[in-house]
Amino acid sequence: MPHTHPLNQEVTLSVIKTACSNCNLRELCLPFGLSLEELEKLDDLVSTRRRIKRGDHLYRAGEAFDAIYAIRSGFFKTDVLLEDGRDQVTGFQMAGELLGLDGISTEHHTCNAIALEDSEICAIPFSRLEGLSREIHTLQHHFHKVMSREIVRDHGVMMLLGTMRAEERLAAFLLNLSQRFTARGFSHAEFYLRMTREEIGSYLGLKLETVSRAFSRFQEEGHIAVQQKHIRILNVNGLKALMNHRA
Amino acid sequence: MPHTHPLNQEVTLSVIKTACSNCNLRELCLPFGLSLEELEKLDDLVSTRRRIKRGDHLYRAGEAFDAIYAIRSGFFKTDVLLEDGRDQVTGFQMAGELLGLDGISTEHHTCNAIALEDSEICAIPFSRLEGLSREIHTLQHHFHKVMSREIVRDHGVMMLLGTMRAEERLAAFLLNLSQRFTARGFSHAEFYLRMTREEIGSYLGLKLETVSRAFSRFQEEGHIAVQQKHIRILNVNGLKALMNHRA
DNA sequence: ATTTTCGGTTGACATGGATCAAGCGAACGC
DNA sequence: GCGTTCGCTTGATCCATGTCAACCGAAAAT
Repeated sequence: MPHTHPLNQEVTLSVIKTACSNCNLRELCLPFGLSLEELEKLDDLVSTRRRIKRGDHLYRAGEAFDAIYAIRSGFFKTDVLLEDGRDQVTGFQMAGELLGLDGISTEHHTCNAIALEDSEICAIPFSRLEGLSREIHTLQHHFHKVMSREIVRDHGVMMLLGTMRAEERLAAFLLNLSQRFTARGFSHAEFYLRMTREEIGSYLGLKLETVSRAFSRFQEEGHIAVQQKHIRILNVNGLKALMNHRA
Repeated sequence: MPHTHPLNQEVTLSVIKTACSNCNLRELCLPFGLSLEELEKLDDLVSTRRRIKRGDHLYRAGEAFDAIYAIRSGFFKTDVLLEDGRDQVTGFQMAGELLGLDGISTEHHTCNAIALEDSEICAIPFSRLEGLSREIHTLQHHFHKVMSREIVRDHGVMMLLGTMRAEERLAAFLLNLSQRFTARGFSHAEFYLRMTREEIGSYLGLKLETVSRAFSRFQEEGHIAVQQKHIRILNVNGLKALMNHRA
């Protein structure tokens, strides 16, 4: 039962042979630290790449879980929907990051993963990953680190939501994006936001108007230049100072 | 009340031989689903139990990580301290739950774990756990589920902090505690809070005054009876209704 | 037993961010 | 190319929660 997915259109869903061993994200992604020989075993496992168009779901809350996904290119958000209609964005994910870890617990996905731009993902059948990580110690350990890192990241968001004010949250958000873009070889000072003000607000526990106002304020004060989704960071230290503003 | 705790240890840190195989928490804890034979192997690994007195740290942020901890009895909080002095409680943990998963990522603990009452923990050397879980498929899978569950839990807290108002947060908190006490065989309707209003507030992103007022309000409306740390839930459905109050 | 400290409650007031509302430019469908 | 929609900005006002302060009882210290 390698990979049965309910979607039927071959337009949005094309399957391509891919290989971790020549993926330039391998040092950011699951293959980190593996030997060539080990990489080849991982290649067997990560055999399907899929394209997800902007706006499409990679998976939905409630669906059966059988694979985790590595983002090969593109940009995603995950969100959780409450019965009463409220929802919250729980994260934004970019190339090299893993999606779907939340599904291991109940064997069902607990959130929706939606592409914010046309993207490509590698599907990693989870039980085969467990099998391989029983064989390859390095892979096992790295996978544990990735899961743990997700927990630490979540604690950071809790911190942000629990103790920071609007401008601090947004400053932290921008600095975090900047740092992740840098790690992927992009400019640390200039990038396009893939998400709307409303999605940023949802993630940060703020309303879109508040996000917009904070952007404007940052611009007035010369910390950044904003034009719609185009962001230039003019004063990193200014933003950092904003973050640690209060005692 | 079913809950009594041993108050008079003369040593804060004593080491006792223990065994998962006759621990009554085994179905809530790491041993879940293991055969007798497998349990014995786990026993070899989980060889040290430690007492932690109320107020003492199990570990501190920054310390080297080499083990995770299962709570055998007692109650803990974890908190994160920011450079500027702000801190936030990131969780409350009770018997059968694991502490320290955040440390795997960087090999250093990223938060403080503090006992809220005299407690006993089992130390589980992490590299040996990885070793054993390469051998025992069931253990490996269960451990992955536990980590994933932690991620899901954190998403729930993010939801709470990002979208809920004060009374909704507190209602969710009480229902969550009640449910976890129930799972451990205690009353679902009556329990003692181990933490202060300030700690609850920190966890829920509220000030202690707001927590106190919400408790009073719940009492006025007949949902609960509060007297200091003693809580009785009089109307579970009332609390549930409070949680889904807004669209 | 007395004093001190700590945690909790309650009231009065302040404020950051939500809400409501209007308008505008960019992107998109036709 | 034109109209519609969507995302964004900005202003005015409101309100939930924070802040400040007083007080109280329980527990701890002396």
